Amino acid sequence: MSKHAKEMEILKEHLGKHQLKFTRQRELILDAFLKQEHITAEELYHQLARKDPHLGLATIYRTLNLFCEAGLAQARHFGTQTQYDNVSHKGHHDHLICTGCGKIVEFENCDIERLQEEVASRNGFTIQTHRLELYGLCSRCRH
Amino acid sequence: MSKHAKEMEILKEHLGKHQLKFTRQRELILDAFLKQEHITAEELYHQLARKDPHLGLATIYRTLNLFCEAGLAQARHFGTQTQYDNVSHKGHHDHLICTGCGKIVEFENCDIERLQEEVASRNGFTIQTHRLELYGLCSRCRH
DNA sequence: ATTCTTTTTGAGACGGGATATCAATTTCAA
DNA sequence: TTGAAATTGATATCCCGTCTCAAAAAGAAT
Repeated sequence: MSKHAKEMEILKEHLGKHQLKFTRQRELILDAFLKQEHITAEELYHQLARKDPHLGLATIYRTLNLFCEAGLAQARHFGTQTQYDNVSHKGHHDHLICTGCGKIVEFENCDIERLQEEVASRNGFTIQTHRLELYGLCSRCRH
Repeated sequence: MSKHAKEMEILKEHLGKHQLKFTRQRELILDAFLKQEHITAEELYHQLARKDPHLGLATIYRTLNLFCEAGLAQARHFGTQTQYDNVSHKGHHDHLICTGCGKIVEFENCDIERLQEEVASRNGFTIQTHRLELYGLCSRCRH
């Protein structure tokens, strides 16, 4: 029994609703993906190459996009690359992004999260996830 | 005299500090860029092609990145493309997005903005702008 | 279990956006 | 005016992500 039983269930439910099939690859990729907080398709590809050298890169991309549709992942575009965030991961973190050099600093702030909840409930929403990116200049680029 | 004198001054100051030169192209591109709220390099390229058919696409990219370093622009990655936002153009709001029906509610929250400033300065950043999106289910979709 | 339809996969081709290259040109301080 | 340093433009190149399509796998029906 996988330790990602809950997420696997979510995936299966999504597959069922859309006439999609549960495959060995999808199971494998989900298992590996859930061990990360966030990862790129390329990184995941190399990680999995050890377990299954024939897993195609295109399949990784397709599957990660599937996870996004199922609500298990969230795509984030950083410069040229795309990061896929593990939505179920507890310590959700946000990003400070330097518009000068592209440097990225991760942070967490409970107060902000709490205020987000307030805003959401005031509007009748139940938050599943969020994205917060602060754009500006880091100390080096400002000078 | 250009009506973008203030921004032109910011650019010149940045150029001076970095041993860069003030060129006809940079002036032309800044003028065109500031007329927009946000634009892609490609769009700007086509706009300017009328005024100066020999302006190269590479120059547009280089110059927009320069503007980012000067704090005049801000790059945002949307899917495959990069949008360059005109930082001097204010009027910011955040979004609550329903993952069920796609409904979008705009909101503003000063407390959150204040906390963002705190986080940024703690990391040596000067915020130009930000993006905050809350994803969840609206009251109707939850049932 | 076997058959049959539908979906998925893998390998590589492909496409678009952005950057790198480099000789010719321009800027600007001396 | 001159010359060193930066910039430009045209294009080659890179890289990420998607598309293509024949072969394989899933899973429903029998």
